[in-house]
Amino acid sequence: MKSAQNSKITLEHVAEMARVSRATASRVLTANPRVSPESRRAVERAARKLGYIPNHAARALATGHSDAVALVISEPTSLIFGDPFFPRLIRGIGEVLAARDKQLILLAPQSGTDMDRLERFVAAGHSDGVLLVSLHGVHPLPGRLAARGIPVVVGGRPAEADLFTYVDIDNVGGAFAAVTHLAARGRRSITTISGPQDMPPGRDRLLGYRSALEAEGLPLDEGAEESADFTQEGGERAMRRLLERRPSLDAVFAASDLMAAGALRTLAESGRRVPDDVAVVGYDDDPVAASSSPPLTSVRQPIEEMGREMARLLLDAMHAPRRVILTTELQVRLSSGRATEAM
Amino acid sequence: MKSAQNSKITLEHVAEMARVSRATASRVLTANPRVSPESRRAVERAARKLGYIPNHAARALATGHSDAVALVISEPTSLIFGDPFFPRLIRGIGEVLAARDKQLILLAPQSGTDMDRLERFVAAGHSDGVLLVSLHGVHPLPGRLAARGIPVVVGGRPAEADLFTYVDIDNVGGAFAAVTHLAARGRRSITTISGPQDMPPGRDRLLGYRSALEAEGLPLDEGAEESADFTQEGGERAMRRLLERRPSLDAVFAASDLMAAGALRTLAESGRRVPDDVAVVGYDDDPVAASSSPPLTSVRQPIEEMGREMARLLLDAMHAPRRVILTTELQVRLSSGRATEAM
DNA sequence: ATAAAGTGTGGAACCGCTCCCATGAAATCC
DNA sequence: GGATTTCATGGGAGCGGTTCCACACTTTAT
Repeated sequence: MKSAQNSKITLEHVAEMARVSRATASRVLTANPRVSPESRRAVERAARKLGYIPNHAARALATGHSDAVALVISEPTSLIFGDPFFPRLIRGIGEVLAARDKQLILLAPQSGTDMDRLERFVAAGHSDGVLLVSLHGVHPLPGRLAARGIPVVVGGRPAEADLFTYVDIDNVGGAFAAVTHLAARGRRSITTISGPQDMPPGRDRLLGYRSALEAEGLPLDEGAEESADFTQEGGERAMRRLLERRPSLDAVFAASDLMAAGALRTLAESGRRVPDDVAVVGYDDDPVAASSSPPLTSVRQPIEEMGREMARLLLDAMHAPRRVILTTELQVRLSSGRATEAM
Repeated sequence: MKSAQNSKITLEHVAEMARVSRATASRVLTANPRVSPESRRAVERAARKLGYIPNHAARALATGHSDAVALVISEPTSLIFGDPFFPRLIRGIGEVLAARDKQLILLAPQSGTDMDRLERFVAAGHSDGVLLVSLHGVHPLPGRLAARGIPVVVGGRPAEADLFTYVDIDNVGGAFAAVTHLAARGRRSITTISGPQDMPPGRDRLLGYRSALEAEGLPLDEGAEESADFTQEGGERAMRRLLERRPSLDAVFAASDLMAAGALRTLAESGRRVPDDVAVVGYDDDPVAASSSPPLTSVRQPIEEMGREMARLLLDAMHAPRRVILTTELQVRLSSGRATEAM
């Protein structure tokens, strides 16, 4: 019944056509140097002519590896597809992997069942290594994979940092730069809308805020700190509370652009002008940052680079746990002050 | 050097522990009925005890199939991750596939090179079938895959419709319902912002608009039609042109919510009240629809169901080309008229 | 009772590839 | 010039499953 169309061209056929043994043909296709130029050419011609494509399963079985890498995003699909973080990350990872001829497999476990399925998937040999992002809290997965001897690289500092190889972006430094920028523009009452304090990025950005104030000789003030959940609504509410407590504030550093956007709304409602009365700096350099009004000064994270670095790390995953910390870049726009203002 | 950790547990080990042959052990694990209850239990126990996980490559090599299905989205990653269409589609596909224990592999070819890579990937046996969405124009891929004997199901009617198995959503019907709804609310000068006319959905929604007018006995009027590119800005401009040509219009049907949102902006600028002066209906039931002001009446597409149907179709892909057309549903909100108005 | 059909099982071939090892020819050495 | 090394090559043994086939043993029909 089945269309015997181009019924499977195997290495055997190629070898036959090239008048060499299967072993020699295999050497040519695996770039083994011990082949005479004639044989090489003959095999290459035959392979091209027949449209030969090596059978993945057979190769994987013989070599013991699949030449594929899994990217595991443990986040609800709806979130994955809303956040510009992931396309950037994937682009970075994809670049490096493509150059090394590895296949990227995207996995988004949604449930505990999916997690188990995932472990079997990897253990069954589908992928040679795993890239893990947006882990929440202490997660069993990286440990279990590691126990099976499967290389894992985590994106973003995990809770048990010293156990795993990971790549992180310098959240403290990013926040520090943002707040220093505000201080340099002459702001003296700099408040912050921090992220959730049970997430490393949330904590680190608050730390960066504080140490920048200290470095600038500005007083630390608990009343100038308000935390929210990275959403716009959360930002609006937090800004309202800050205005109540510190009506004379002249700057806000928000730990995400969404929260910054919320802050902008609240500020507008309360009649404050941005940046004349209050300067605002966000975080992430989300597309919303450039299109908000006024355009938002923001901390840009090297997410593509993080992807690249994760992929690189995984590829030479035989090494002992390593870590890489990347630095951010401040995107200055109108929201933090007039362009003519002194730097 | 390599950690010989739990050095690969094979079927051989399981068989040994269960005191049966490898053949019998295999029968148990492939749900072959010709096994005695005792053997079955013994094998199951041994497998569990050893934490046995079948090697994928070996199984694929022996059976000739991989139990995986590729979803190919030929769209820039940035677009994929912006559009709520894809998570919904993936959810639908995932449901059906998970129930049948198939693995979903996401592929997003970005270039011609990627396309070639993709073909090799599938031909190499990584996946048993391909789901294809957002094809633009006449695309060589489905044909080439089909020529290799690989089952393909296309999402959205392809240009060469009768060659492939596909699932589509009834764009004509959706537009028809939207326009009928407007007419039922007493609107008489119903204009439309149509999508690009080189895309089937763009064309079909315009057709639906026209046939609804006809059905309602309203005159067709070329001046009441303006096409745009599915974006908000395009919608704004198109609305402006419509207002110039037909200042007395009392309704607009936009072929996407983004364009409808643009139309709302232009209408507000021109001082028209929605829905009192002009009723508006969009398409897609995008999240922006519910949060725009006023909330947008829109055509909701059964995207999850489309995913499910695509997966089902692929799974029994031995059949002759088939097609399935799904119907839409009108989401009535404020933009198309007061709730108290007569239906 | 004897033949026929049905059951559970193990041996072994096979899927398509890689790679170790033995072999013979050519190149290098003393 | 003979011994040794180098090199390309083919044979063949796996990799870890599935499945055909033959076999011994029951069960059922005649």
